[in-house]
Amino acid sequence: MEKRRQPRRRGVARAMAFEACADCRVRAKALCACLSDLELVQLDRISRHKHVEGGATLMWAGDEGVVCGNLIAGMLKMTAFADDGREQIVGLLYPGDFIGRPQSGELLFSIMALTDSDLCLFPRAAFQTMLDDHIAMERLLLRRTMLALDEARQRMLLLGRGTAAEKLAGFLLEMAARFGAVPDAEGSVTIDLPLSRGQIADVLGLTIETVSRQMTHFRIAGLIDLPGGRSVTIRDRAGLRSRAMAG
Amino acid sequence: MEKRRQPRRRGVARAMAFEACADCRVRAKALCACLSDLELVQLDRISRHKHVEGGATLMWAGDEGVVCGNLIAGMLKMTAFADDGREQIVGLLYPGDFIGRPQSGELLFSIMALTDSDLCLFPRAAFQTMLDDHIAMERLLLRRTMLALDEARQRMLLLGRGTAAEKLAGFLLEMAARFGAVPDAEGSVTIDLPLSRGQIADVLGLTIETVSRQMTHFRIAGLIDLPGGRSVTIRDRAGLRSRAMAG
DNA sequence: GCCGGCGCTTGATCTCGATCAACGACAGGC
DNA sequence: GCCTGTCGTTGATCGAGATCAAGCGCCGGC
Repeated sequence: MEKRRQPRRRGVARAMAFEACADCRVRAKALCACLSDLELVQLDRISRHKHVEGGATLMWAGDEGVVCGNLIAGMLKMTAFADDGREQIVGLLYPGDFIGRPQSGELLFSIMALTDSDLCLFPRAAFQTMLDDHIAMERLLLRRTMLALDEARQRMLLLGRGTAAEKLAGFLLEMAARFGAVPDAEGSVTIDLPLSRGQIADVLGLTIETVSRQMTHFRIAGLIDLPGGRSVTIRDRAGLRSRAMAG
Repeated sequence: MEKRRQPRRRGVARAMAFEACADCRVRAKALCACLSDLELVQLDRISRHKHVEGGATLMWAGDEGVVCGNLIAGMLKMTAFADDGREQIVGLLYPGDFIGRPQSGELLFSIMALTDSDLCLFPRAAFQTMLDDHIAMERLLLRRTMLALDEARQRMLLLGRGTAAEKLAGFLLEMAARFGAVPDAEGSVTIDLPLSRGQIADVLGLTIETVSRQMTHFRIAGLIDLPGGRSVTIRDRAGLRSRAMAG
């Protein structure tokens, strides 16, 4: 019903590419969850949809962050770089997650699409105004930021003190939880990882080779199967859990 | 000269135990910075001062977080534990920093005093109400939480990808920046670390021995002096910086 | 079909930091 | 004074994971 209000960069076809806010796929998960349908219209007015292909970089560390927004579909990574090229993925973003700093400034981390992704972006200043007018949304953003902080700190324990096996086991369980398909007859779950081995290594603070070897170890131990490509079948979730770090 | 003003927990003396909010030592740095003198009175009404000795634990991971507040003086650490006892310090808290989660729930990290510390605590629910009524304070809290998140992520790069030397050099520079006394005639700065070698190791994801050895290396390289105790004199800040990770 | 490139795996070796162990410096108790 | 415990330093050795190197499977281009 709000179709005509859809942001459009060119052509009518694009108007069909995304649902209106009211039937947005992440309506219930994103920040917007706390807005009434009426308020949504207001938000809609300043929003702009964007599609990025897997591999494309959305924002570069060092740039001025002029937009923020919600991830609607797909998966993004946030990466910190050392000046000699070493990198560490400091966060993974899933549909419904909020992106950017409404309040300020220079970006510290680059954001890149792991898979084809759809975003709903707002000019920073306009969104800040929106937050000012909708305390509930600001409150929700605060709560989420605190959750993200807790998560980051939990990951510091893993990065600082975890073994390679613990890191990978934890990662696989997280992926399984995120993409949890229904288990098959034997209780196995197959997931198609959106990350390459190198990217997994960058999440876990390991090297490609170590990730690959640990995968093999888990396979030989009967915990997982590696049917090919980036697929992983989790055959023994309890076994994996016992190898993950219990924080 | 302020000896008599030492904290006490009940009775009339308590009113005298700490300065009034208006001349609080962290008045300009803490969350309260955004409140008017009038609003401060309101906040004062729900606040409770507390003194903790160095080494004491303020909150345990797993507990219900029933208070939050500001650190007035001293230094605290936040620690994440693995169930087998491994630990990782996930954050250091300085005067003016905010402690706790106004919104919710079970604490994920333990908070322990590194030095004798003074706090200004609020019952969680009352503080939440206060936030509701003072949007500016909530906004400031949001901004700070985001800064803390950026900091945590930056530290993930160091933990995941940094060498022992990079970790320690970065740590010493951070300490120097925090406790930056005026340089002496030769441009050296001496700081008295509030952390033991073991605690430094827990911040950096290293062992005591590695921290100690790196200290010795830096000393032999002429970057620092170790006059004894927990003192460190930084003789060559540029040299240290060149060994720290440039993010 | 063949070729070239990329991502993944596997093997061999190396190295940094962990681990194990001993010892010295210092503080508190008595 | 002596004993004991804690903290920090240093040395010897070990080992997990990094690094170096080779090869395989797969896909797209032509």
